[in-house]
Amino acid sequence: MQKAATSPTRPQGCTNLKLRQLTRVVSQRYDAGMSAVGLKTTQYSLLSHVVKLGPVRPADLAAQMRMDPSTLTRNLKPLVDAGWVAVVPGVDARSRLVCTTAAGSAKRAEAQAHWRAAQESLNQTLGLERVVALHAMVDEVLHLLAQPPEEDTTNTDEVAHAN
Amino acid sequence: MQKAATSPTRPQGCTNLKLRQLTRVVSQRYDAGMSAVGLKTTQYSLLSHVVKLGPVRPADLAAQMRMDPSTLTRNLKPLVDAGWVAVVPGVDARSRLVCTTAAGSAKRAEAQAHWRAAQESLNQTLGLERVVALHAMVDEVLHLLAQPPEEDTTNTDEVAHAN
DNA sequence: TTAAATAAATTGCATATGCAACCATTGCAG
DNA sequence: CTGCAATGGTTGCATATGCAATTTATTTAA
Repeated sequence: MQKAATSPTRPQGCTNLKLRQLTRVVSQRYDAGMSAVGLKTTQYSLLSHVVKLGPVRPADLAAQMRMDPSTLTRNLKPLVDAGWVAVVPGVDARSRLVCTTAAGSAKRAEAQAHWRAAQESLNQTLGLERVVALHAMVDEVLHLLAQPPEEDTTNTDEVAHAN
Repeated sequence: MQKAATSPTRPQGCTNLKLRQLTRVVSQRYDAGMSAVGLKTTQYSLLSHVVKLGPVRPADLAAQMRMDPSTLTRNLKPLVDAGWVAVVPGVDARSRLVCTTAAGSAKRAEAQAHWRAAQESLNQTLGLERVVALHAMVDEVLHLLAQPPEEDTTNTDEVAHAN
């Protein structure tokens, strides 16, 4: 037992793998909580963003969520099919606007309680301080890895479907 | 500007969303690096695990990688099709064993350099200390969220396709 | 005003991901 | 030996994800 457990100077293992594993585990927890309202957490996040960002162009929405536009197009489909979100013609004939329906707002409100419960549950398991530290770390890294999407001075912190 | 930038007592925003966003961004970086050898980082990780864990039962492999067995089955398919991995009959008639082929080992060796480069690049961008801290945080949380898969005292740290 | 460049979004292709249901086998009780 | 429970893995279904190529529309240059 000669290898001390002190933090190494060089990272051990693959950063990408670690993150994927963590995301899988965490997503499962959230999804378990949200299943009661028939929403994946990914869908809840997207729906929340649409609610918050009002009628918004797909490209902007995708940028805010840091996902590929093509991914956004497809991820919207289940929400549109369910009648929670509508994609209407935009100013241009080529551009569109994504907005919520009444049913969508209602669904989001209903789901929010479950999201909050999942979040609280995770906070409980991990401890608040650790979660706060994790968030800080993630935010920092995200900031370093990309210029924040359009630095929109209006409501940067409102968007992450506030808790 | 009255809201100080001190760390809040309660986490702001959705832990799951943050992690997914980070994972997407990081995966893209790794994938960009690995594309030169025609491997996704997910595939590299899987191939590496198969190399390291020798002939291994699918369920055990899935547990090690913290992924669903059904996901493993399907993620193996591209590697099998490419001839890098073989799934052979196990002791049981129902169970199997996953192992690498010669081509698989070669491919993994070839890919390793690219993986390393991607990792180094990320370290550069984020700074070593931050990456080390991130790893520590992720490991801690993973540990808290699940009993580590089979606490295999033999080679716990060898497995994460050592850098 | 007509052709070329540019912009916005979507589709084709391939993979990743997990739950629930299923099939095949084996182990065990009677 | 028969039948049922447990084990091990895979398929059905649905979604998530992104790159490259495509389609449609606008803008700009000639």
